[in-house]
Amino acid sequence: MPEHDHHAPINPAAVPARLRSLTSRLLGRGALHAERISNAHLATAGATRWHYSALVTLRDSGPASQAALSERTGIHRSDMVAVLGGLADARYVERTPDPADRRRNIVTITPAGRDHLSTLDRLVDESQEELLAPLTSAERAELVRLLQQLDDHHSAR
Amino acid sequence: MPEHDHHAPINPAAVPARLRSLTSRLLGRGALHAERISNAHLATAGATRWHYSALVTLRDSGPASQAALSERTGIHRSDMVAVLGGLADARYVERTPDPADRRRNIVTITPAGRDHLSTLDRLVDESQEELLAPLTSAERAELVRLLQQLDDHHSAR
DNA sequence: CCAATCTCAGTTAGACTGAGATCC
DNA sequence: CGGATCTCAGTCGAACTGAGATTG
Repeated sequence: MPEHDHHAPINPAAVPARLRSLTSRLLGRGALHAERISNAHLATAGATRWHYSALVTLRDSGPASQAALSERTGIHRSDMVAVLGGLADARYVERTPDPADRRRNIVTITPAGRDHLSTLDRLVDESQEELLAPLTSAERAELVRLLQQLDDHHSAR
Repeated sequence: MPEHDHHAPINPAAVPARLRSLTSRLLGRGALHAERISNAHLATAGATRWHYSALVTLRDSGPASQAALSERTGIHRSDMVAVLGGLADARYVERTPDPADRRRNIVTITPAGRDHLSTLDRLVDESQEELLAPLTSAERAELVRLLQQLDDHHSAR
C-alpha cells in the first residue's frame, strides 16, 4: 500500500460525465457560487441581494407599488414587506399611501438610498468580476445572452 | 382612464437592464426553473434529484463510501444519510460495512436500482429537453461549456 | 360580492453546523 | 491520542402558501 495513498479512494474526483454535463446541476452549482460571492460582498455594507434588487429597481424604473416591485425584482410579495421595512428604517426608501388607491403604498428611493446604492453597485460589480473571472469578455456576454433566453422562455406564462 | 388599463402600472415588465444582465441573478433564476422542472419529472417516479445523483454516481463511478459519494455528488454528508436510507429501503442500493475499514459503508447499486435508474435517466433527459427548449444544439453545448468552466474555477479549493 | 393590496404567521426543501459514537 | 466516518438534531436563508384587514 502506497503510504501517501492511505485510505484514499481510487479516483477521488470521479464525478460521472452524465452528472458533470447536466445543465440543471451546473445551474444549481453556479447559482450557489454566485449567491455566496454576492452575499459576501454585499454584507460588507450590511445589505443583501434583496435590498440591492429593490433599490436598483426603484432607481432605474421609478417609484412603484410593492406589488409592482415584487413583479420586477422576483422577490415574493410576502418577503418584500420585510425588505422594504428594513430599507425604510434606514431611510433608504419612503413608503407613502397612494392617494388615488389607498390599498397601495408608493415606494420611492431617497437621496440617502441613492448614495447607499452607489456603494452597492460597486460591490455588485466586484462580485460579478469575481464570479466571471475565468471567462473572457465575449464568453461573459454569450453566457448572459443564453441565460436570458432561458429565463425569458420560462418566465413567460 | 382606459378601461383595459384599470390600475395597471405604466410599465408592468420594467425590470431594469442592470438587473436583467446580472449573471448572479440569471443563474439563480435559471437554477429555480431547472429545479422545478427536474423535480416535477422525477417526482412521477417517486424520486428527487438527490436520489438520481447518488444512483447515477454509483452506476458510473462504481461502489463507494458515503464520504466519497458526498464528494462526487455535492450532496452534504449529513443529507446523504437520509438519501441512502430511502434508496436502501426500496432495495435500490445496499450498504455493507467495509471489511477493511469498519468505519465505512460500501454502497453498491442493485439490479433493481439499475432498472429504476434507467427510468430516471429518461425522466432527466426529458427535463433537460424542456429546460433547454429555446436553445439550439450548439447553444446548449456552449452553455454547458461555460458553466463547467465557472464551476471548475470556483470548486477548486 | 368580488378582486387587489399589504401584512403576518407558518411551511417547505435545500445547504449547512455541531456533536456523539465508532473505528483506524 | 488525533483523525476519519457515519449518524442525528438542529440552524439558516430562500421561496412559498394561506389568511386577515383594508380598500376599490
